[in-house]
Amino acid sequence: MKKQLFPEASVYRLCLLYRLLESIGKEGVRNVTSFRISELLGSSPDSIRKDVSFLGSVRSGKEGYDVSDLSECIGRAFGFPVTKPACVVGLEGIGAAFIQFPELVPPPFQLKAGFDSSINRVETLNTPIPLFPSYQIEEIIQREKTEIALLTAPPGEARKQLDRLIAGGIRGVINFSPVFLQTNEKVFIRNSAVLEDFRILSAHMELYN
Amino acid sequence: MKKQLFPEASVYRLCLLYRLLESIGKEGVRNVTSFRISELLGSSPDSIRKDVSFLGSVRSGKEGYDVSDLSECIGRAFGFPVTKPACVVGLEGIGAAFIQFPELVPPPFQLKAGFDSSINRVETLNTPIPLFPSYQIEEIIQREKTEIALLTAPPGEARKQLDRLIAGGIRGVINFSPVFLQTNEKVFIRNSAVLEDFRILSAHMELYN
DNA sequence: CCTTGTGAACTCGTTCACAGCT
DNA sequence: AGCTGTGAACGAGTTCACAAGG
Repeated sequence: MKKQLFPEASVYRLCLLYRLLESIGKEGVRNVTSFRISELLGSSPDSIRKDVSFLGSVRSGKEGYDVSDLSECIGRAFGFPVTKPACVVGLEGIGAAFIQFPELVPPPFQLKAGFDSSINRVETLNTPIPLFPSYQIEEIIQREKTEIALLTAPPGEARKQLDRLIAGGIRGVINFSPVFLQTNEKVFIRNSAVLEDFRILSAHMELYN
Repeated sequence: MKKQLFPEASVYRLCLLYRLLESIGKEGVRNVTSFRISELLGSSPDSIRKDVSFLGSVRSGKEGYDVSDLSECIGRAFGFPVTKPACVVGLEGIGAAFIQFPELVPPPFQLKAGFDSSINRVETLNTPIPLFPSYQIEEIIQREKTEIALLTAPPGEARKQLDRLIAGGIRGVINFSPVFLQTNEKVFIRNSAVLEDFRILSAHMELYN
């Protein structure tokens, strides 16, 4: 893997910041200080300033950063302006949620297809996005030039579906299945742990009270 | 806040480990080494051993840890054996997903109610969990002794709904809304960023390729 | 003046290396 | 013999403190 330009933690915060800027931009806010950002995002102003400095020069004055310029700089650095076709693999649980509420998936990603190994589920689910049986993964994602997949298949299946995605030329995978996945192919895998949020919160409640 | 017994990062990994142990335990696996765990979870064996050491003494031998004992120790430390009533506030987007697929929410949490400020949505959504208008939050969560809420209300509303939850005596909140929430009341707030996973993955794809 | 930008100090977490169990 | 448990070394990330700029 190539040398890291942005620290991991900065990428994370800048993604949160990007969303924040979209939101306050729509409200008509033009400028925002690192201190104000820290109130809204919960990180220190120092971290925010350091993160922004990785972007290079962002328009700022004594009113703070220029909202639209900062937003553009983040977008440019991270490739957000380019829409990216996406698909969902596994239509139980959280996969079903994403395929039935495609607006959950934020721009620039666009859901193009859903896959499941149960033909019955493929045929009976009623969704705004077309569904296919899993054996068609390779074919369909090549046709749609799909770059990103949400993998929500159960543990036993996850590996097989990942291989199909790789065969079809996927570039990135968000893994919502509870097993850690890795590969030596040139594919980016992000292991998400949404469902763990519940237990992590519970652990905190137990530990500090 | 009380002194921290477990490092933040260890709590996170132990929650992942807990799920892993449930899963391999069902398959009949009795022992697991820190090295094997590291393969399945993607953290180093050293970190895993250090995490486990915070639990106190766990039964282990030259085959590694005893799966069921390790699982019990984590559960005991984090309060997992006790079922906890939960609710969803905000029935658009990810809130709708959770209320329509309550099995997404892992044990020991049990969804008891959903709330939305749109009466229309409350009346028309078809869900396995009872729905109520938001002004009843305080009343219902007191009645159901609800400890945890999933807050998915839009940014402008999130604060108001949080105040209602606090008035009703909520103990923990998972905040899925894109604004950071905090309070000086004795309530645990975990700011989740599932939807940011997409952009974080995209950023990685852009930065290192 | 109130802001950003940034080296330096510090804190937290990870990795290393090996002693101690079973 | 193979594993866990853990102080010590290391590295990443955060906070501090102050210089510089609109």
